[in-house]
Amino acid sequence: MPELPEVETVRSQLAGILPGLTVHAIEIRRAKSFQGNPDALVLQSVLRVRRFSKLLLIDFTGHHTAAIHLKMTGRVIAALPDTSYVWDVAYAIHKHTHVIVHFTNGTKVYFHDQRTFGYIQALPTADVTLLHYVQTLGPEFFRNLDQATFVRIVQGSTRPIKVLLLDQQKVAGVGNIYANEALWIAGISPMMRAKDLSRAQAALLFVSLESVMKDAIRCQGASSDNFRDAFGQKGTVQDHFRVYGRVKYPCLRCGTPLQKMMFMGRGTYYCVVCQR
DNA sequence: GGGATTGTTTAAAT
DNA sequence: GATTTAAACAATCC
Repeated sequence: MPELPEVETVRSQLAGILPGLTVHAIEIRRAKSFQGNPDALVLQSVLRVRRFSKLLLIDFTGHHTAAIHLKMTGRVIAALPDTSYVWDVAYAIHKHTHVIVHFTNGTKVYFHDQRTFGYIQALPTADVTLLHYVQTLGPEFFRNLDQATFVRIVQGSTRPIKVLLLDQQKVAGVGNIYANEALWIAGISPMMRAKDLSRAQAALLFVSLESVMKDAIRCQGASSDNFRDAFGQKGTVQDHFRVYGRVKYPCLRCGTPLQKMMFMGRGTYYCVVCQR
């Protein structure tokens, strides 16, 4: 679920509450969900919360960092001290809560992951850029990817445009939801060969991707299924989906019933009329 | 029971 | 080398 906008939502929320807090203990309930040495973070304080594409990074004193990838169903939920949210207790005892970070002031951060593809990794801050995921990341939306570069990348690939968008090594940050949405906005078929897009189409697609992801950040992410923000709340992007999950509903532009197909192993929603 | 699910990596096939 | 496909990670939902 979590694509760039969802991870950014969590990042900005954590950035508002974690800096300055000191780790008291790290409770690991499922060993495979935590990689590296948790002791490297204990008694260390949060310096800042960063993000590389979909990878969340919490930097600590002591030159160590917690790198968190949510993959399909990961959640990072923060429970502030002296509050008794219903979901606080629920997460504390939930069977899919795999790691709990206890801070000295009573704040707790739950790492919850139903499908367990996600992970937290403790590593030296200097080694973050050496991570395979970071090393192979292509230029990233809102960070170091401009329109001209995007157009050049698109025109250099013979693969279907939707496949290219989902390849994090080519362009970083887009996932299946926002690929579907932006292609509809730009009126481009997901199956079209990337290099067959005109310069104008590629430019329009870039603008559409940035627009749809910027809106998504404003709406705190898409919670069509599993995603929750750092305070356990749903985002609202799913209320404004143009195509994702809307199979058989009328296209908002032309009224034609939207179609769904499996394309390169991913659910693909589109309008056969608007997206030639 | 079968098939699908927002991500990524790896291996094998083409 | 580029690309495609499948499988793997595993749980849940419809």
